[in-house]
Amino acid sequence: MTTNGAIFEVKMAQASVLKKVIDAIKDLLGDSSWDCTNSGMSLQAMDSAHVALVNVLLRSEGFENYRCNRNVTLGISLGSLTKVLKCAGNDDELTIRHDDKTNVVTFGFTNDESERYAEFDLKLMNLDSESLAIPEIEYDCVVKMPSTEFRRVVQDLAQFGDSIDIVCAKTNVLFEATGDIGKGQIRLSERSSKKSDQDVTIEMIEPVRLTFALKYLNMFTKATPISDVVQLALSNNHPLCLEYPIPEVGRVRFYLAPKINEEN
Amino acid sequence: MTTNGAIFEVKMAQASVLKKVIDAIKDLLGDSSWDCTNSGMSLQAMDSAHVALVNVLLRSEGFENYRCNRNVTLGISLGSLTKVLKCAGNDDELTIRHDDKTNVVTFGFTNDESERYAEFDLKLMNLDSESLAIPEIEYDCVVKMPSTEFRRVVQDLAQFGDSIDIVCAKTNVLFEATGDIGKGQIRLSERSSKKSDQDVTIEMIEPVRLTFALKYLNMFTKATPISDVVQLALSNNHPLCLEYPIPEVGRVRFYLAPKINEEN
DNA sequence: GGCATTGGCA
DNA sequence: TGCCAATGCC
Repeated sequence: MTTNGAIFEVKMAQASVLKKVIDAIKDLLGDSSWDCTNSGMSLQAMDSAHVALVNVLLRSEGFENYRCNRNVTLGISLGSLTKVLKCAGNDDELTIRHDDKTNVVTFGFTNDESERYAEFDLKLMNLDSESLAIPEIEYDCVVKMPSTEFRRVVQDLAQFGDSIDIVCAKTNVLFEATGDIGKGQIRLSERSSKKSDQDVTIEMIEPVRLTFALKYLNMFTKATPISDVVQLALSNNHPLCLEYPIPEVGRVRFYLAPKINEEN
Repeated sequence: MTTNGAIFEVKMAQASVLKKVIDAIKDLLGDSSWDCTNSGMSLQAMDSAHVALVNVLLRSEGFENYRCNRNVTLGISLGSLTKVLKCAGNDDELTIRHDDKTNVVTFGFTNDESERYAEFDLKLMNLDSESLAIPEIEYDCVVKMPSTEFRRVVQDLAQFGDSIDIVCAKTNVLFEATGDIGKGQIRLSERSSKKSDQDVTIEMIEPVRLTFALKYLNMFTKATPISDVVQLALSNNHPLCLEYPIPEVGRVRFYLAPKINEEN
């Protein structure tokens, strides 16, 4: 448990935050390559089928303590990390530590009263880091809505087909799926209330109409527990960017290229 | 979403009512043929094994709005309808619409604040409509009891055998099942209290003793959520008529022919 | 806040 | 297929 020589040592107040993040991405990615710098930890990778892209950012300010003496990349199996995180109590504090003289990363869990300390060393993996620069474009439509409601839309329409059409206009967004048994349409209109996490807001520059594979959107909604709200950023002929803010800490983003509609 | 040309358009205040009805019958029937007239929607069909008969009536007065310009029969897959109804919120209003220039029926769900509108088109099926006239006979015994209590009787006795004997006398009714492990008997007597939905009442003209397959009764009790009370109408050598009233709206009836007891 | 039901996981 | 967790309803 010595910390001497550790070039990376951070403490997260709630292990459950990382738990939710890993739950959200482990079905898409087998392994993870975390870039650790002074400003935070981030991950970016294509899913195993090279269709979707996952981007996670955990800002250093979101941690209780954050120290990173030298930039380092930690290659971690998400399967192993999931096992480790299962050993954390929900309110446990989480310490992540790495000493570059070793090839392990250490996860430590402490509960509030520090009566229990659990520590797990995971072997690091050497992963090909595909550095994928994603241009931050201005999207034609940006929709914010409750994350559970988005999951609901995706799950409901998955009953009707493999693809979902998203048609966004100034004040409402239409989700549509067609299949053998019939057609399903769900229309949401802008709304606001006292509980702002229940709002639906739309910022539109240009209307969009895009088609996506429901299978992937469904996997993305595994991130629902991370945040009450989700943001869909859409542009014609561009990948969707689905963002779940990690409160106080950062975000998880999923990118998915639209299907090219045969009838277009 | 135009309603022009719709020859059938009705609005039900609670989608959950139809949900419960469909849940109650979908295990017995694969498809459903709904006769829609000015006075309501009704369905009548044998189960796939041609042993039991299901009859549903939804009276027009039970709807918020009801318009049926011309009698029409809607052939609907209950599997598909179940999928559609999964997409309804519990308190959603339900609109059912059909235009006879199309071969679809449209189910629309609106929540209270109408910020979300979901609409599903189901393809209609061409079903052989077996019109089965059921004579309304006067039954020898009519038993009313709490629906949950009837379900309990059926489930409890199903532990002991495949068949249930129902023996009804003037003031009490006996349910009995015999099997390898032994015999189970449950006797209910007439009773009444302030909460009349907890009453057991018996109207007897003639005592009856009948045997039924528990497997079917068990399936019928899927209708328990529809109503607090259930009515058993029994006559010697006649099918049982099990009726779950749909409050304010109509009823679901199940008919089941008695087993002929070998020892009789 | 507790209970029941449902969906996910083993 | 059975158990457990999470969610939605009362």
